[in-house]
Amino acid sequence: MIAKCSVDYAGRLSAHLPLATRLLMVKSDGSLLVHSDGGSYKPLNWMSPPCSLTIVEPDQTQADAGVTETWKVTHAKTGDALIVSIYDVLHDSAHELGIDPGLQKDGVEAHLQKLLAEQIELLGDGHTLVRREYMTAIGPVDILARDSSGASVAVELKRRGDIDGVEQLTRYLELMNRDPHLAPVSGVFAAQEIKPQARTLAEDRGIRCLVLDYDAMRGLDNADGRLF
Amino acid sequence: MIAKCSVDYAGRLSAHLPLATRLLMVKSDGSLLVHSDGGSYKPLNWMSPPCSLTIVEPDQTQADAGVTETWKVTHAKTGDALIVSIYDVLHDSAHELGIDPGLQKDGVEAHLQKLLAEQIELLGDGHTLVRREYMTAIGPVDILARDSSGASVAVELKRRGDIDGVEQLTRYLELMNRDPHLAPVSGVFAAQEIKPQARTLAEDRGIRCLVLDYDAMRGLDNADGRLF
DNA sequence: GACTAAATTTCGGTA
DNA sequence: TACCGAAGTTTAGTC
Repeated sequence: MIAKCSVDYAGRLSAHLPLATRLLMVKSDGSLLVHSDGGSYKPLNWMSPPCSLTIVEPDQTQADAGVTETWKVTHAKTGDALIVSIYDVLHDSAHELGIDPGLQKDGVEAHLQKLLAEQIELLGDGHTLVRREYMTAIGPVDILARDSSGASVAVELKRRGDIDGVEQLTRYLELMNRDPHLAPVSGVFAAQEIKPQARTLAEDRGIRCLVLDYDAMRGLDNADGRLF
Repeated sequence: MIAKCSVDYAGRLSAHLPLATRLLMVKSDGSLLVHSDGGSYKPLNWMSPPCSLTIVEPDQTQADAGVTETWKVTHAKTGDALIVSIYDVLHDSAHELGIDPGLQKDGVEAHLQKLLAEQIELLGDGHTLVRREYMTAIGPVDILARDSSGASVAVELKRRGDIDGVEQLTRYLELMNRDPHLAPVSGVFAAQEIKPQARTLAEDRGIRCLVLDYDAMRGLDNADGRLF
């Protein structure tokens, strides 16, 4: 709905929106968004679910001021209240959208893996890629490579390098080092950020740590242009 | 606009929205919001200004898949790109809203002042309110009160108690202590949080510091019910 | 203008 | 389910 309205909010703070033309969006869960024609994605004012909307007739004072209807949106738990005084409706339409399949964020780890595979020399001079998602009996190793001497290198990739990532790589390394075709296999724990505990554990087990500069890798790859 | 669409984003991360019916909102600054019929105020996907939207004809592959038009929204500075493939338009309308007067957050300081005026005994036993916004030649003192002995107490209220708040109160106190009807006037610096530097300066000048518990004061006042 | 800290944050993960 | 931390965070205030 597009309408001339003023809005009052009382909850964690008090706020007021003077009379102006705005977009009002009522979602199927009863939540309400009040948007202006600019700014970022954040609404000027809103009420999050769970909440309920009731339409009340304006009293005489409001009616004299030009209010045609009033929406009262109250939060089910906190008692926060949003009151929309509607003066003029410029547009009104309703649609059933159905549930949304949701957002798929391929983004970070998958993208890091792709970038590192393309820039495998980040592991060290003379390194070559064997393959991504190298399958083992207990799961896929993110990247398998060879160093300049031809020895196998297993890489575990994480956005944030934590202890369990080191444990995971350790399990892979144990298994792979039992395979005569692969052994000896060394390990590299690569992440945008490596926690001190994880680094200590990794180095104690002879696993090399590699901090990746995602922005620099993206810059080299010029990933932005991929959609065009 | 309400439309069946799929959306791809490439920027700081990559993300994909499968085909579904959603609400597309284009603001006057060219920014785009993709909303589902639920969740919070955050869109499923979006592009923040400054950005520009161009409509391109779908290529043959896309057209065969049912795409009627494609929107390409690119961020002016970062190069982030959002691509909306539109399959079916269920609703389309456009409106000029004009600039918005913006949100007034009366909330915190004004609300604190009201609450403290109502709960003036927080200043100490036997305190009574003289008035809020007590005018002086150099501006209004937030709260003027009297202590149990009848002496004047000037209160400066801040959300975050910083040094300039102490300076402000000091100026008021100097002026008021020259007025024989008021003198002697003592000072109270009240805030939700008082910075150590500000506390040191205030106490050095004989100004008492008072940390206010906003939530507790609201609870006593039951402010939520005020709109009803 | 750059930087810092809060937000009616929201959102995802893990314990 | 509650708590903790990141976010394509956004936004307001300060240096």
